[in-house]
Amino acid sequence: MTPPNRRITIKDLAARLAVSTATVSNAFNRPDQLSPALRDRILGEARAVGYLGPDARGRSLRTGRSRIIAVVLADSLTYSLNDAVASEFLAGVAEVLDAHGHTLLLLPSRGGLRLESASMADGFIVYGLLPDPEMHQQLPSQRPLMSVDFDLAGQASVHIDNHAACLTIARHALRHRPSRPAIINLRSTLEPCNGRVIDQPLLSESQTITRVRLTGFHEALSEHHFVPDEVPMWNIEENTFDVCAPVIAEILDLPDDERPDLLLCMSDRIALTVLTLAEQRGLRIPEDLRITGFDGIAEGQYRAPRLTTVRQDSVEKGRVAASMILGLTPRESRLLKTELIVGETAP
Amino acid sequence: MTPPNRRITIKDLAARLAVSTATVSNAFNRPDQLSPALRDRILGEARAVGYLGPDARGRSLRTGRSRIIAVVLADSLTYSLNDAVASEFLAGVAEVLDAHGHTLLLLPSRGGLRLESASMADGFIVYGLLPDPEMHQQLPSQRPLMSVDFDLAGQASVHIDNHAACLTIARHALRHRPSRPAIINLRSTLEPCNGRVIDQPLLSESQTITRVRLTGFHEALSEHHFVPDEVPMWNIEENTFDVCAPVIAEILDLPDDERPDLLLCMSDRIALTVLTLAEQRGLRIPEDLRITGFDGIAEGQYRAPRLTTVRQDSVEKGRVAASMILGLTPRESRLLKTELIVGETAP
DNA sequence: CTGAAAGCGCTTACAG
DNA sequence: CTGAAAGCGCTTACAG
Repeated sequence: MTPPNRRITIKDLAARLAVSTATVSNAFNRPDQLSPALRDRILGEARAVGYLGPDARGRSLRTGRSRIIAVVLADSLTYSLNDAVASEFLAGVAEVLDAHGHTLLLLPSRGGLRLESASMADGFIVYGLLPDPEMHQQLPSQRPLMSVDFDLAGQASVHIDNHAACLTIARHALRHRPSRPAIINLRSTLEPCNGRVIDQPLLSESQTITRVRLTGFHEALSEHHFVPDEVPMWNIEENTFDVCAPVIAEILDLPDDERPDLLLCMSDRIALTVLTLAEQRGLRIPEDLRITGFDGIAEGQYRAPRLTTVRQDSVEKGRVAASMILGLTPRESRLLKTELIVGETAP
Repeated sequence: MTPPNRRITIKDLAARLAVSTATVSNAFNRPDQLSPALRDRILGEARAVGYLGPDARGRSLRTGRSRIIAVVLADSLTYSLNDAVASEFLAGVAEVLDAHGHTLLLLPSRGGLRLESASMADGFIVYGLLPDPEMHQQLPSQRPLMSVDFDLAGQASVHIDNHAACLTIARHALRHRPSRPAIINLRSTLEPCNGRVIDQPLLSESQTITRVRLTGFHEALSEHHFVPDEVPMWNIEENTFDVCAPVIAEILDLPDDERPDLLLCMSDRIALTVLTLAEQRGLRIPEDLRITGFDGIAEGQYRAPRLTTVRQDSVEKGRVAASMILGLTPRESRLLKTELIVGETAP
C-alpha cells in the first residue's frame, strides 16, 4: 500500500496495475491510445487510491506549457483589484481564459517582476504603463507578450482611440458654452503632482494615454475659441476617492467667480468624486457645474444624476487581449470603439 | 552559439563557462556556496546571453513548490472581480502573497475545478460556498487548504460573526420603530428565487452565512415585539445592480400603505440599489424609507446620504487567509471583528 | 569552493 | 493496443 502521506504518481498507479506509465498517462490524456476496458480499469484504480490526475508540475516541464497566462499589472494589485476599469478588464481576460481551459496568474510589477513564478506562464498580457520601461525584458522573450493601453516595441497591443473619444465628449460638453472650463488630469505630469498644474512639464503622448486625452480636450477647446493653455488644469496621482478628494475640494472651494463651471475629467472615478463633493456643498448639477467623466463604469450610471462620459468596453478589451495571447485571434494591434454616454451631469 | 530561438538553460550556461550546473544554480540561489568572483562571472554571462534565471517549471518539479497560491472562487470570476467585497478580499490576499514572494492564481469553480493548473499551486484558499460540496476533494489533499466565509470539514476558516453583526445593526435600526419593516435576503432560498419569499424553504445556517444573518435580524425583530415570520422578505439571487433592480422596483412600487418603511438589506449593493431607485421615485431618505446595508464598501460611504451598514474588513480577511495558507500564522479558525457604521440612511 | 549524479512527474516518439 | 526509454530544467545531498 502506498503510504497515505506520500503523493501518488503515475508511476505508483502503473506499478499497482502492472502497466506502463505511458499507458496510465494515455488513459488520462489520449483515450484513443488504449482499449476502453483498460482505461476504465486505470481510471477506476486512480479514483480508488485518490489520484487526481497527472501533476501539473511534471506535465508543464515535459510539455513546456502550463495553461497559465499571466497578467502583469502596472499598478499595484491592491489598486488594480479595486478599480472598476481594471476589474472589468481582468474579468474579460478571465472569461476567455476559462472558456479555453487556461487560468489567470496575477503579477504585480512593482519592485521588479517576480520571475520565479512568472516563468511558469505560457504568455503575458501587460496592462498599463510599466513603472520601468525596460521591465518587459525581464519576461521570457520566447513567449507571447502583448500590451494593453500602451505600446511595447514590436508587440501587439489593444487600445481605444483616446484622442477621438476625448474630442467627442469635449465637443459635446462645450456645445453649452461654459464661462470657466477646466480639466482634471490623471497622472499626466512628469513629476508626481496632486493639485493644480501650472508650469509642470507633462508626460508625452507616447508615455501615457492621459496625455493623448488632454490633446483631445485641447483640440475641442480650440474649436470653441478657448485658448487651451489658459484653461486651468489639475492633476491627480491615483484614481481613488481618497486621493482625488482633496484636489477636488480645492477646486470646488474656489470663490464663485473663479470656480470652474465645466470640469472635463479623465476618469469616472474623478468625475464621481466631483459629483459627491459638489452635492455636499449644495452646488446644483448641471446648473452650477457641468461634469464629464471617462470610462463608463457602472457606478456612474446606476445613480442619479448619471454621469456624462465616454464608455470604453473594458471587458471586451480583456477578451480581445486574451484571445490574442492564446492565438485564437491574430496577434495584431487593435483599436476598440468607444461610445459617448450623455447623462445628466452634462446634458 | 546557442541558436537564438532555443530556450537557454542552466546547462547551456554551465557549458559556456565550463562549470557544473550545480554551480550555476548556486549562483542564483545560494550565493554563499561559491566565490563572489565566480558568481559575478556566471551572472554576467547570464545577462549577456539573456538568461533570466532558473525556469519555474524545472524548479517547481524539483522542489515541489511553485510559490503560487490559488484562490478558488465559488462565484464566477466575472462576478467576483466586479464585486467590491470579493475584490477587497483578493487585494488583501495578494498583498500578503506579494510581500512574501508568492503569486496569486485565480481558479473558477464552475464546471468542476480546473485541476490541470490547480495542481501547480502550493496551497488553496476557497472563498465562498462551493456549488458542489464535494468539490474540494478534487484539490490535492496534501497541500494546505482553507475556507473563507464557510466551513470545510476539518479545515481552518476565516469568518466574521454574521449573527452578532446583524443583531447589532437591526437593533440600531429598530430603535426608531418602523411601521412596516422588511428584509431583503441574498441567496437564502433553497431554490433560486428573485422576488418575494412566501413559503419557499430556506437554506440552513450551515449552508449559507446569509441564513445566519437572517437569524440575527429576526432576533432583533423579536426583541422589538415584531413577529419575525410576519415580516415580509424578498430574496435576491445575485449581488449586482441589474439583478437587484427589478426586485427592489417591485418593493418600492407597492402602494404607500404597504411599502416598507425600513429595509434591512443583506449587502451594501442591495442597499445602494434601493437608495438609487428610491431617489428616482422621489422617496425621502430616511423620512419615508430607512435603509441598512451590510459590508461597508467604499461606494456606500463616499456619497450622500451615506449608508448605515456593518463594516467587515474584507481586506483583512484576505490578509489573514493568506498568512495562514503561507504558514505565517497558525492555521486555525478565526472570527474577525465587524463595526456598525451609522450613516444617514438610518440614523 | 566546486562538480558528478540522481531524480522530481510527466509525455512522447518509437518499437513491438 | 501496449511498453521501454529518453529527457524536459532544475536542485540537492554528497564527495572531493
